[in-house]
Amino acid sequence: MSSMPELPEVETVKLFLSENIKDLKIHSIEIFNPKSFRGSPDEVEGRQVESVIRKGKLLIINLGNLNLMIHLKMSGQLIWCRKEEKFIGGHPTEDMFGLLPNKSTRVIFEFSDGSKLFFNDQRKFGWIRVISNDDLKLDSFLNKLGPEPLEEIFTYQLFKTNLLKRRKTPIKVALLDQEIVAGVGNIYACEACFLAGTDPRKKVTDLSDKGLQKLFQAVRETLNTGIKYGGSSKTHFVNPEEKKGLFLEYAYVYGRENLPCKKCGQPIKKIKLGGRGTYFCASCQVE
DNA sequence: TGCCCCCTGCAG
DNA sequence: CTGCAGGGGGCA
Repeated sequence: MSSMPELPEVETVKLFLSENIKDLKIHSIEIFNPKSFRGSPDEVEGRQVESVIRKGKLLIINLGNLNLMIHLKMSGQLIWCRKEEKFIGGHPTEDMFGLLPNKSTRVIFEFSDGSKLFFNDQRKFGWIRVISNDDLKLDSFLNKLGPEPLEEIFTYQLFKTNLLKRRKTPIKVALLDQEIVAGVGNIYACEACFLAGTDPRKKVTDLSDKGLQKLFQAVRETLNTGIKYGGSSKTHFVNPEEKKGLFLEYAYVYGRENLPCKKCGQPIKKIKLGGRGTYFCASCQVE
């Protein structure tokens, strides 16, 4: 099982796939859950993978004039496998250790070299969509995405300007807004606030310029650290080789309710902000 | 800007 | 049993 959420996890998958499935030809597609795949499989069968890119939490596999747009939402995973012995036939209703497909397999891509890409998604929130290059340019979800936080376009000025569109929103909730910055989700928003010493409950307009600058750096730092450790595996994220990400072992606050703060020793608190679990240290995060 | 919803499974 | 989980769309 695995799940697939924020920028570092999607980046981890992107890095692996661009290394391993580039130039492979899609031989066939098997769909177990129709809602997980929008578009006609016929259109993409026979096409070759030209490139794999990431935009925020979106993964885009380019097949020439067409693309596979993939959002893994809360529980999606992409597993690539060329070992025949891992495959079993049919669609099992029970997980069999180490074998694919499993109970949560929704779509299987088979490449002409015999390797397979499994789209597993326990909660069925994720989707794969076939989209042409022209439609990709017009896609509203893509066009609404804010700046990529690890690229040059993401400047402090832009960060601040975008944040100020949500003046009265708690800062941690604002960080989750994909129109402000692309790719930050619940784990890394909590971590960024900790690194910057920011109280996640504070409204955007109540932060000082200095505090916002620290947060700007903290967002990039925590995302880079996430990528460095191959993402977070809270319950089940794995990369396409089914290896877990190690980031949460190094996390300061996320998932650490009541455990001592790694900086000051005070117990980490858990509250709810914007409907999402939020972890923070009340004595370190006061700015 | 704040709920409810899409689902499944697991911990308490 | 209830509540909760890396996301985000649609609806007041």
